[in-house]
Amino acid sequence: MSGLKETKPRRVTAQEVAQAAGVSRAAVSRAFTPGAYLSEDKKSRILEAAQKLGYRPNALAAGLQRKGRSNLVAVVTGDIANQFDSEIRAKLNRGLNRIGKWSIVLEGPEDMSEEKILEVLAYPLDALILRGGSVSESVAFHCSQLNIPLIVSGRLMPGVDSVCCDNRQGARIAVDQLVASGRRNLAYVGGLNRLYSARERRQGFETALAAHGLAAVAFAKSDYSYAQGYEATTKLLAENPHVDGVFCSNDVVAMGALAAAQQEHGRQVPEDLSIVGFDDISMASWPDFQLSTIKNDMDATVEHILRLLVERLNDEDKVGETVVIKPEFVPRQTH
Amino acid sequence: MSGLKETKPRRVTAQEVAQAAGVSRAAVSRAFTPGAYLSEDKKSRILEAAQKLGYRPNALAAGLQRKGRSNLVAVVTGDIANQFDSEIRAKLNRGLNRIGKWSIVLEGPEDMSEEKILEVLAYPLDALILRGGSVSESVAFHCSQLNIPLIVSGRLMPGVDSVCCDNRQGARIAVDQLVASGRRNLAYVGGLNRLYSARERRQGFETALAAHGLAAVAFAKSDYSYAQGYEATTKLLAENPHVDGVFCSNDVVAMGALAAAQQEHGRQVPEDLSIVGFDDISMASWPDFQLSTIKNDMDATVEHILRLLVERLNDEDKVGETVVIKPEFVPRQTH
DNA sequence: TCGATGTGTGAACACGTATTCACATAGGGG
DNA sequence: CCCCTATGTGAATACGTGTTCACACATCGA
Repeated sequence: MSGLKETKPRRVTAQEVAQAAGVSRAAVSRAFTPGAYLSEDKKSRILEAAQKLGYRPNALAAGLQRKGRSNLVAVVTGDIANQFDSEIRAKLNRGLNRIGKWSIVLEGPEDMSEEKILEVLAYPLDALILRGGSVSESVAFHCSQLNIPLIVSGRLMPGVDSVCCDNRQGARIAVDQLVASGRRNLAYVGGLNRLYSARERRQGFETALAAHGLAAVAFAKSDYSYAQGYEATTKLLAENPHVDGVFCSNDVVAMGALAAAQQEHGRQVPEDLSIVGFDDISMASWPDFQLSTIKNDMDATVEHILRLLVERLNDEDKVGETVVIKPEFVPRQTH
Repeated sequence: MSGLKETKPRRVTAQEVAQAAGVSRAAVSRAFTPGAYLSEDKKSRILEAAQKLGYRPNALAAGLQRKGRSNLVAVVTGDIANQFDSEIRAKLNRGLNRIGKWSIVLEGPEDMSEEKILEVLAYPLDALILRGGSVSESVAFHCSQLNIPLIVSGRLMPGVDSVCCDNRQGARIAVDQLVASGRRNLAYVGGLNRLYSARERRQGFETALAAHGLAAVAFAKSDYSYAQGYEATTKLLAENPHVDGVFCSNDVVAMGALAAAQQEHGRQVPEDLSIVGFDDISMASWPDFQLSTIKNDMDATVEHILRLLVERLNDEDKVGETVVIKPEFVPRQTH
């Protein structure tokens, strides 16, 4: 009978704090703005009232201001199955937090249609970071239309801030290492063809082989996963028993290849067969694997992404910069 | 000389679309609101103009409305070193996207001071999800003060929506399995004591042993990482050579233990020594490990978290619910 | 004393949207 | 013709904040 329908309890607002402290609403705002004119006693009185009421400035409303920033950054990345993506995303996340940004994480790829990416552009993001290379160019178009800075990593996009490992040189280093120790019958276990990195590494592999006057014995495909690395290598070695060196498109595939070579074919690694991966994820150094690999420097990549982001926020009209990360060989027990 | 200082280009606004289409600003808003009164031709004219100008409703401004939601959910989780946290966070992320929410990811713990968590409460979040159990109760207090729904997983919090595996029963199942196959000299390699799950698993281990009239031979500590699992087990077996079964606080630790047992002590697993992990992360089924473990059902956990979230958003005053996930034994090659 | 400078303060506005309100128009039944 | 309902529509408002504007007041140098 009595009107029980109550309104949803709202968040405490600056107006209420002002009322409680007996000051104007503007004063409350100033109390939370460093460097604003406000007498010391009034400020402490306001902060005390805010504390008591549990007030906290609403970041959404603040982000709506003329020169306000939302401090939100969307990070689009690949699947968890790819340990490298997972590790670098975590590092990037911490870095963003360190500079006062919050990351909205979109990870796919199966559920990550391009449409889903465009949906997140409804938020006035400080930036969109594309990690990994399977998304189309139209995302870049919509970003520029909405004045949302775009930073790409894992591939190069002309005119756009990009940070990317030199995949071809990485492949060349791997081939040089393999050839230098006498391997002549080399095979490649690749990744998904739609991925920029997988394509580049394959091309670098072929080019480097040709420079030595060699040709690849075989190519196998995978999806950058352990399971398919295992399966592909099992088949590869069955059909090409004379292969003495395998270059894998990433570390997880290389781990699958290692297990397949040892367990399915009884091969001795590295005496009998060399295996080289790509990325140098943290698991590569585990005693189980001791994987020789090409280091794809995550810390340097994250560092440069953050630098480009900060510089872009300071200068909207800066010309797009491209950063190439140099890969290097990490010798362990599989070569 | 000529005033070159241009204003920062803004995002296209509904006002500009209205002007371009020759309608009122309200009409533009209605064009993007399903079920609002708007003639068909006017709607299509507006959508066309919006398309041309690259307009997209600003989610921040929309979230500021009286009954609006930000559709932002903060997810606080543990370190990447913990594969389980990493995998379940990814699944949770996809689930949230599926129901139209965006996740702001905070992952620690080293950089993840409690203060940092409180900072993100500046946003009017639809909910805060705490995954993993190292954060204090004061976060819950601030959430309730700000009317931000809280969902906890990985630990139980009275009166708060919680989803958690029955860690003690999981440990009991592991002990029962080990004892049933004749193991009598059991040891435990634990995790960080500040983690709820690690404490519960240890207590479950002791209780279950006592129920069999046994006592633990030894306890070793780790930080839930592979490296410390390896190191702790190396030392453990050196000091207690008669140990014939090791229960590990999680799978990554168990993998470290497995490598240590085989490589440092030449033990045959499982003939000579049984090893049981906890969580059943995806790597546990890799041929390298074939780890026998206790399944900590991620899909069920995520499912329940999402359900609790939806129900909470529909009914602010619903009483806090607790969901306990049943663990089960997954036999593989290490026991 | 006067003007200039520096400090403190509240009123007002802008940000971009969804929604309410008031009003128009049209159509149908009496 | 009039009343009533259904359907469109624009003006106005609320959302919560940071910041500008105008003004008051005190201090200081001349």
